[in-house]
Amino acid sequence: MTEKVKMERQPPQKEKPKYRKGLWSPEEDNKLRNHILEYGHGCWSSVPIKAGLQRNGKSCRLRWINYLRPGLKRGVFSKHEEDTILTLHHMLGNKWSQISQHLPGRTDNEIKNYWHSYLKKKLIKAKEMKSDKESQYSSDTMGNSLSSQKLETQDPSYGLLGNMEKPVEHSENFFSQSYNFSNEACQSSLPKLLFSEWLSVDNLNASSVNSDDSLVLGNEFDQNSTFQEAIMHMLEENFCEEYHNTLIHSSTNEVYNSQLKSTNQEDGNDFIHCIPEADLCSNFSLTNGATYRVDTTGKDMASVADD
DNA sequence: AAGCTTCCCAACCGCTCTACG
DNA sequence: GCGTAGAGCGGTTGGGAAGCT
Repeated sequence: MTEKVKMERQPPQKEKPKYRKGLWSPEEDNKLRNHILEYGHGCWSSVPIKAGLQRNGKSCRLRWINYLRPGLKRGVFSKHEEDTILTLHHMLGNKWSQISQHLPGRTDNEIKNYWHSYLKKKLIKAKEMKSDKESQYSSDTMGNSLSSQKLETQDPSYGLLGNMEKPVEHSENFFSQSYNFSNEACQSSLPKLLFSEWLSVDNLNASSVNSDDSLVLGNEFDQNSTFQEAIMHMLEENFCEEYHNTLIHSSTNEVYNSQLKSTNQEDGNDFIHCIPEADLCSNFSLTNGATYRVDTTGKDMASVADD
């Protein structure tokens, strides 16, 4: 009875469009790619309709960002990329989109998958090895002068991650040693993408019609250096030294916040200087295809990509 | 060779945030 | 202020490939 009443009172079901799910076919990829390259994505919910796809907008957006977008790098992660992920993950936690901003050509999804499938296990394994070796060496004679530091240099996996939870008094060179975040690593053979290469076509169009007197970062970087280098320089200069010192006495969050502050206070570095402290991470986005402009007064920074 | 397990990764889901009317 | 839609993010899932018995 109640069933019947319910049935009668129910408003007529709105016909939900049947969206295709699952893996994308090459044909669908082509449709989406061609459409976006020609018209830009605009409103994502309208993309599948215009492109003639039986997918929802969200699915199209994801497919574009994670797979079709120009400038994506595929294949194995380099040692340097791995180190960067470990470093940033230690700082930021599971902020995959923020981490991906520092790895040109890599998507948050890719990094996340890589973390769950490989790095996390490696980390756990390294920790286990570390505790094994520590117990082994603590039971050894105290006369043995083998320090844990030496151990780290002998065992690559230990050196990379083994002292993640090392007591602070043993954290000397934590950063550069634990994560191999050395100059050498910074200047690895990681392919460098120009910032201009990094932009999607529609965003380039958007930035080119920018008529105000704002500074387009993409152009600046194109002329002088790659974004990769800028990031590496920033991390190197500010991070490796100052961060390391701070790290010894602070929690991760404190360290990160203070790092932002110190970075922001850097004089003579307009690139960093113009970024509001609180927004460094969220606004310093380059992987999502956004072109950022900086007001020449240094007061404002806005994305022009999604206009 | 067949069946089972494990691993990897593309894609989905649900949530939050923001913009807009 | 409120509701809604769109965008973005992080967690999770599912299916296929690879490895193992």
